[in-house]
Amino acid sequence: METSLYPLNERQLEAVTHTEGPLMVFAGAGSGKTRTLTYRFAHLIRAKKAHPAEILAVTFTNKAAREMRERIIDITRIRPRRLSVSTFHAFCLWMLRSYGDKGGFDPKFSILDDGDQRRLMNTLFKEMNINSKLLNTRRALWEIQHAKAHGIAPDNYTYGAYDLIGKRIAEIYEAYEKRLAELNAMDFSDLLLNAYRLLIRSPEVLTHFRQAFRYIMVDEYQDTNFIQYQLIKQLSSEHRNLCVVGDDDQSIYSWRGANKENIRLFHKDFPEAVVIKLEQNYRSTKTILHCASHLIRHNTSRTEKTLWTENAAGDPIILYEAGDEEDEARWVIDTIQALRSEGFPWHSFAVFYRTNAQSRVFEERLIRQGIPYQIFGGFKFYDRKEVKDLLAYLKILINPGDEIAVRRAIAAPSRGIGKVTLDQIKTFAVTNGLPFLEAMGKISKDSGFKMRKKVRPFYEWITGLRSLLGQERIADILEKIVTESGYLLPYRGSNDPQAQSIVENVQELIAAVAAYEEEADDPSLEEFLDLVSLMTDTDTLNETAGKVTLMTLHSAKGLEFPVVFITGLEEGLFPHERSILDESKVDEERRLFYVGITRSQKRLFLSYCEERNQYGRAAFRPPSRFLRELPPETLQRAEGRTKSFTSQRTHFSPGSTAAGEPASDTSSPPTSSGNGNEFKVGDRILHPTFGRGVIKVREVSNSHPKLLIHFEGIGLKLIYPKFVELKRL
DNA sequence: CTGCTCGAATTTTTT
DNA sequence: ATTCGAGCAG
Repeated sequence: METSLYPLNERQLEAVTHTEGPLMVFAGAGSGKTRTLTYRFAHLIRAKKAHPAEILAVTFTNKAAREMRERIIDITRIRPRRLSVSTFHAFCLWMLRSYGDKGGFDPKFSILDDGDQRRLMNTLFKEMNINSKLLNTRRALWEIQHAKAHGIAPDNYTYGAYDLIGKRIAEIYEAYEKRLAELNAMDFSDLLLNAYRLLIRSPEVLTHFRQAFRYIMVDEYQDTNFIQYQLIKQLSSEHRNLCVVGDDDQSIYSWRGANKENIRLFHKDFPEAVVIKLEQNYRSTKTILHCASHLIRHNTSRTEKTLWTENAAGDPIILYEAGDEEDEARWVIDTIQALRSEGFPWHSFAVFYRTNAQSRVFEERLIRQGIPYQIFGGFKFYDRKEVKDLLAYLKILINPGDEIAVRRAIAAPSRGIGKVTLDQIKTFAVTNGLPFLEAMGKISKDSGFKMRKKVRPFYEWITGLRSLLGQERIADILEKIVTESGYLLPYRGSNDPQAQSIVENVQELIAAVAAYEEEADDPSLEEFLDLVSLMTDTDTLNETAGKVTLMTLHSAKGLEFPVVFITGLEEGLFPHERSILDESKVDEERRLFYVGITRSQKRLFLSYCEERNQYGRAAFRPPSRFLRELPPETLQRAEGRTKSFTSQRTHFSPGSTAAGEPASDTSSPPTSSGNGNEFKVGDRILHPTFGRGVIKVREVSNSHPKLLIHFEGIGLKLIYPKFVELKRL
C-alpha cells in the first residue's frame, strides 16, 4: 500500500491512515476536509481494511453525500453496488424502512414535511382549545423538535411546578404523538429518534448494524444533535472505529438542536481517541484568513486552532458604507461588473445576506442589468401547492392511514366533501381502529351513513388506482390521476400566468417521476416519495452554471467562491436583534460571519447601510459590532458612494451606472413561447398599488415569470405576475 | 362548502 | 411590504 501517492499533506495523511480506533479531526475552514474524508474512505478499501459495504459515511446534506460518493468512485475506480455514503436522515429512513418492524414501527409510514406539521398543530390547537398569547403553534413545534432532538418522549417531558406553559406543551406533545401514530407518519426528527429507538428496542438489529459497519465516519460533526450522536455511538461501539470530522468554529445550527457538547461527549465516551488538527488552508488569501482568524478569536470556549496558508497575501478587504439597501445593491453589482471585466466569470461571485428578505433588491438590480444569477431559499418545487396535491394522491396509494394526504387530495379539486364529512370519517376511523382510507371504504358501503354516496366514488377510484401499482409505470398512474381527477381543468387554456405555471409544474412533476423510473435500479413509488421528502432546494445548486449566486450565510456553509460579498452588516440585522441579548447567540452569529468570510478565495467585500427599509419602514442601525472586531490593517474603505442615493431610490435614472440603460428592450427577447397573451417587454400596464408602468425586462426562471417594471414616479420594481393582477393598458 | 377580506406577524432551516 | 391564516359572507 503506497500511501505517499496520495495528494495529501502530512496531517491529512495522518488522518487518512489512522484507521483503527476512534479519531477526531478538527478541520479548519478550507483545510481539505472533504478530500481527507474521501481519501480515508478509499484508503480503507485499498488497504483491504474493509469491503465498501462495511464503511458508513454520514453527512448532513444530500449534496455533500453525492459529492463524496462521486469522488470515492473516482479515486477507487470501483463502482460498489451499495456505497454507504448517506445523509443522517436518508440513512435512518433506510434503517426504518428495512428493519422498522423489529422495533414496532410500520415500515410504510409517511413523512410529514414542515407544512403538514404546521397544519396538524393548528388542528390540535383548535381541538384542545388553546388560545394563549404566550403559546403559538410555532413555539409548540419548536419545543417538540427540541425534545425529540434530545430523545425526550412526552412522558419524560419535564417542566417546573409553576411552569404552566411547559405543562401545556407536554400535553400538546402527547397529543401530537398520538396523531402521528394514527396517521402512521413521522416528522423529520422522528426519522432520527425512531432509528435510535429501533437500535435500543431490538438487540438483534443493533448487533446486525454494529457488525455490519466496521468503520464509521461523520462529517460536520459540530452540527450533530444529541440523538444523532447517540445513534452513531451505538453503531460504532463494537469496532470503535469512529472518525468524526468537524470544526467548532463553524457551528451555526445550535438553534436547531445541534450540540457542540458532542465534542466533549466524544472524548468522554472514547477516551482513547486520537485528535488531529488540519490547519493548513488551501482556499483563501493570507489577508482573508488573517481577518477570519482575528474575528473568531473573540469567541470564548473554542478549540484553539491556528490556520495558516501558503497562498498569496492577496488584496485588502473592501468595506462599503451604503446609504440604503438600494445603494448597497448598486455598489455590489457595479463591483461585480468591474471585476467581471477583469476576467472573473459570473459564477465566481456570491452575495451573502443574513435574511432571505434582503435578496430582493439584489435580484432587481441583477435582472435590470441582465446579469445571470441563481438564488437560494425561494420556493421549493416540491412545496408548491399543485405538486403537494398530486403527491398526496400518490401517498395514499402507499399509506391508507395518511389522513393528511387524503384530506388534501379530496379537496383538490374540490369534490363537495367538506370538513363535516371528513371529521365523521375520522371519528369512525378512530373508534374502529381503522386506517383513514379504510374507514372511508367501510362508510361508503354502510347505509347508516348519509354521505356514503359522496364518498364512494373517490374511495373506489383510489382503490382502482392502487391495483395498478407494480403493473403500470408510476408516471402513467400519475398521469391518470391528473386526467381522471380533472385537476387541471380549471387551469388549462387559461391565459393567467399563474394557471400556466400550475400546468407546467404538473407536467414537470410527471416528467420527474418518469426520469426517476428511467434512472433507478429498482424503481418504486415508495422510494420516489422518500427521495422527494428528503430533497431540498439547495440540491439544485450549480456552481458552474455561469451565474452569480445569492444566498443566506447559513446556506453558504460548505461552499467556496473566488469573490464574496457579505452584505447588511448592521447591528440588529447581523448580529440579528433576536440574538443580541444572549452572549452565546452573538457567538453563534460571529461564527456565521466567520463561515461567510472563509467562503472566499480571492476577494472579499463587506457592506452595511446607514438606513434600511424594513417592513415598509425606514430603520437606522449602527454598523455591526463585528466590523470593529476585524483587523483594521486588512480593511479598506470603498469609494463611490452616490451622494444623492435617496433620489436614486425612487427614480430610475438611465446612465447612472456604467452599464447605462440596462439590458432592457432590445437584449431580452420577448420569449413568448406559444402564448401571445403573456406580458412582454415594452407593454404598458396598470398595477394595483404602483399604478402605471412599462415592462422593462421579462424573465422566466424556475418556471416563474418575473417582470421588471418601471413605474411612473416610483422607479423600477420587480413584480411577480403570479401574485398581482396586472392590467394591460 | 367555498371564496374572499381583514389582521397579525415577519431569523437562520443541512432533512 | 408582503405573506399567511382566521373569520365571515355568498
